[in-house]
Amino acid sequence: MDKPVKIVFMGTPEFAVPYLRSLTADKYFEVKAVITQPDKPAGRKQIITPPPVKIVAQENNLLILQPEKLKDNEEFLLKLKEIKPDLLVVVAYGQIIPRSILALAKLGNINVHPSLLPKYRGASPIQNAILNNEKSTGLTIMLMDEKMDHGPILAQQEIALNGTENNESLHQKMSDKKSTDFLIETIKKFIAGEIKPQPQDDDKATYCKLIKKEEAKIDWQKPVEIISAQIRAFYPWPVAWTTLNSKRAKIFPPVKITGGTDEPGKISAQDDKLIVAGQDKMLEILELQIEGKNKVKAKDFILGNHISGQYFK
RNA sequence: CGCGGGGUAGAGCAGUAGCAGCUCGCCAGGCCCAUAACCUGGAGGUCGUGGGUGCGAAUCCCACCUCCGCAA
Repeated sequence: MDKPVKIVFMGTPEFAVPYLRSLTADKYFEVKAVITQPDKPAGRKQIITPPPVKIVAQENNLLILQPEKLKDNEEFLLKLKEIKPDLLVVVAYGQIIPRSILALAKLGNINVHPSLLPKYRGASPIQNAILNNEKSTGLTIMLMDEKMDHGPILAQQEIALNGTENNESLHQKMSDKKSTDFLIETIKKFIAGEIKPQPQDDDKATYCKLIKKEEAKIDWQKPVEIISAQIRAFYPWPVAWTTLNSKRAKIFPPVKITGGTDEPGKISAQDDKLIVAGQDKMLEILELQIEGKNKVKAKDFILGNHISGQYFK
């Protein structure tokens, strides 16, 4: 390659940041523009906050575009055309990308999706792989077409799960050095013509929707494996919760599954340990937070509250 | 002006006008083959900050700082 490959990068959350960093660090590429979601109000005070990708793009003095919408946005489309990108790389952008934009890049449009497609197409592949207690999941690098997570696959990398991962740790794992290297190597091989894109088997496709907060309420009538999966899948957002004396109690990972049974939801403080019964076994909680209070370790919680024999509902 | 709950010993909490407490931890000593067990004693607090009311304020009033739950 005599000239660097001109890339337009689209991405928004923390997950996309390592990918952007690795692309900007590689001389083979030149990131001509970063497209990310507009700054949005966040937190209790609703302070306008830039997305993580924007912050990193600013640090690297990259051109940043934050269109409200992509569809029928002539002004935005013109700017992209001026750039004449060779490649569009999309990592967790957060919006459907219309055909008019997919038509721009000369070499193609590449997407990183954190599941082994065609399984878990859609918005929350990592959470759902954990929720369903999958034995493994992975990363897929694919070419985009106009259907969601539907395009032909360039390469996949499997990641084994052992039942202790939470949403945050898996996100980190899927954007670590190995993962970003995987993207870069795949792009290079693809441009060199060494990869033949493989169409997905649509019959095997499964879909996952955006996580809703209601799904994070714990039902103690369920088996503890399911409750444990919920607690891990919903950390750090929206965080699995239950109630104690009509107050909301967030339950944080990790939790330990232990033997024995009791009435579902019943709490017992055994020494320093906070044990709650599920449908079939017991769950040891290590960290929790009552509304209005800070997060505390189970041991500290037991000391200040005599709760043995009460129920989570 | 979105709604709401907190800030008290190193930790977690109780105390809502009248001597600042509980559990754990910590220090010293005792018991014991021994211990995270048990017994005895001890240290450790400007009760978030500033002002106000009262004979008297952790407690009531006002302002501010700060942490957090909901909502978005």
